[in-house]
Order: sequence, then structure tokens, then C-alpha cells
Amino acid sequence: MTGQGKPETPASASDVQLNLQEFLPYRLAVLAETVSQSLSQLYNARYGIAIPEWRVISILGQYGTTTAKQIGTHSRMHKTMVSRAVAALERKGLVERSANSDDMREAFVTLSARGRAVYGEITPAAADFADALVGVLSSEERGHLDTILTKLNDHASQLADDIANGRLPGSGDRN
Amino acid sequence: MTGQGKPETPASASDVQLNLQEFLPYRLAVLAETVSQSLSQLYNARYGIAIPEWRVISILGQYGTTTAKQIGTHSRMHKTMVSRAVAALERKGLVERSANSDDMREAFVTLSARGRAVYGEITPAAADFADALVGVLSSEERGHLDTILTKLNDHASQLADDIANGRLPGSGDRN
DNA sequence: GCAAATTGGTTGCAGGCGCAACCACTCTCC
DNA sequence: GGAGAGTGGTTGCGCCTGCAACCAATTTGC
Repeated sequence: MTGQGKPETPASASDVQLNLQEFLPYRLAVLAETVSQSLSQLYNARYGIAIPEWRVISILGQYGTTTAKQIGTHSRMHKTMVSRAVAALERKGLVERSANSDDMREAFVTLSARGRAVYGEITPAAADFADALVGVLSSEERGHLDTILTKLNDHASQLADDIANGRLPGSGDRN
Repeated sequence: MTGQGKPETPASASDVQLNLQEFLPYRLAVLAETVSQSLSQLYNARYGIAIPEWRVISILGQYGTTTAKQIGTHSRMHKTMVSRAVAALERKGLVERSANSDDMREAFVTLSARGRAVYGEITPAAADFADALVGVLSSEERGHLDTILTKLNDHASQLADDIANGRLPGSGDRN
């Protein structure tokens, strides 16, 4: 397991360098991935519920009756994903759909009794998990984390729009 | 687009509550997703390089010649993913493989000349992107972010192990 | 009042990904 | 030195997911 003597040539030719381990997008991706994976085991192992389904349940838990559209905007899920998650939850008897007579394109979605029960069981576990996660942080750090995440998130959406519209950083206005 | 008058019943029946938008795992997932997507456009649109391939390139850029195994551990990628990413990069002529006569199971992987060129072009753009991203943060906040991410990441891995081994939070040792 | 555009939602398809099985090679230990 | 365990790497398979095309219902504009 040592591997001493293995090459791992310390990158000679390139002047430019970028340390992946210190690269914010990478760090965020790894952290989010680890967290999601761990958390999903909590409800997947016990209830056979996948991540998108959990998101839907959670949205329905807080907003009550809504439409698929609303679920999508609140949870930032693609409408395809919402559609399939709701369908899966309906098959499992955790949500119910009812028609909206005012607009027959959309349908109302609600947690069923079983759905509410599951929500009531998963929620504390999820909260515990989040608590355990931030448990390593001081209360100040938690505050920092909150503001930083908010700022980054806003700015990232902004940047995403810019990039989508061709205003890429470093693509034309650079030296 | 207003939708006033739509139901969105404020969740009556459940006593438990969990606000998805404030839930750390969710926030991390959304942020990481936004960032990854934006960033990937930088190298995907211009070079047709996918995220896993970029990771491999970046690792090779900093470590020089390595094996697939090493790439995996440095980039936290599943060996399947490394295998496919390297194969794709080889097809594109961006990396080269050479045999290790000391151990014929593994093979050395290096950036080709073109690979180094691409690395040299993408790296500054990626760095710019990261700079733009943290541009909203004060230098103190950047420091905070760094320590917080490190702590969270360590702790998350820890938690992941615990959960994988059945020591779930809230599953037995609670109240 | 009706054709065209828009919107909520579903689905076929193709690409990406992890798991598990597998192959080739190496190491261990008798 | 040879059988069995272990390791680096690849691949078949099935699941998940986003895109684009689509359907039905609604809204817009003439």
C-alpha cells in the first residue's frame, strides 16, 4: 500500500498549475457528494426512498398541497425529475394527486397519511444528521457558513447566467 | 407567472418541520451543482471535455505521470470512472499510456503534448472562474470558508463511515 | 371565436454512472 | 514452484437523469 518508488513525477513541463484539492468547485463537489450519499442512506436503506423523492416529500411536508411546477421551483429540480419522483411516490402510496378543476393541465399533489408518517420519521433523522454534520463547527463558524453559502449561491447563479450568455471569464477581456 | 390564489397550503398537519432551503445538505448540493455546471461549460463547450476527464487532466497536470489508481485516490473518483475517463482522453489524443515493466497490471498515464496544451489553456480559465466565484467574499470570509470546508469534509467522511457501519444518528441512542 | 403561442406535465431516447463480475498479473505462504 | 489470495484495470448491465419531442389544456391576439 506504500507505493514508494512509484513515479508520480512532480509535473515538470507545465508552468501553469492548479491544485485540484484546493480548487473550490472540486471541494464543493466532493463535500456535497459525501454528504448526499451519507444522508441518502438514512432514508434509502430504511424506506427505499431516493434522493429526488426525499426532496419532493420534504417540499410537500413544508408547503402542504402544491403542484409539480411549484415543487420544481422550490426544490430546484428539473420538471422531468419532479414528474418521475412524484410518480414513484404515488406508486409507493406516499403522495396523492387530485385534479385542479380550474386548470386541468396541472394537478395538486399532497402527502398521503403514510406519506406524512414517513415525513414525520425521516425529518428528525435528517435534522440529527445535519446537526451532527455542523457539530464540528463553532457557533461563529456556523454563522459564517450560513452567510458564505448564501453569498456564494447568489453569485454562482449570477455567474451561471453570465456564462450561459457567453460572458465567460477569461474569454476575451483578459490581457 | 404570479400564481396568486394557488393553494400552497402552509403545511397544516405535521408538527415536525424541516425547511429544505435551510437544510445544509440541500444547500451544498445545489451550490455544488450550480458551480459544476457552470464550470463544465468552460471546458466542455470549448474542448468537448467532460467533468471526469477534466479531473483526470488536472491530476495529471499536477502530478505528471501516474497510474489510474493514483488518479483515483487523488481525485476521489471511482476506478470505473477513472478507467473510462482515461480511455476517452486517450481516444482524444490528450493522454498517453505506457506499460510499467515492473508491474504489468498497471499502466502509466501522462498528458500528451496536446494534453499539456489543453491543460495550459483550461487552467487559467478555471482559476479565473474560481476567483470570480469567491470574488463576493471578503478575504476573511475566504479564510473562514477554507477552514470550514476542511472541517466539514473531514467530519463528513467520518460520518459517512459511521453510517455505513450502522452507527446512524438517531437510530437507537436517542432520548 | 379560433389559430397560434404558451404552459404543466409525461415519455422515448441516449449518455453517464456505479456495482459486480471479470481478466490479467502479482504476492504470499506452504 | 504452485495454489490461493489480493490488486490494477476493464466491461456488461441496469438505473438514473437531462434533453427534446410530445400531449392536453389554457391564454393570447386578431
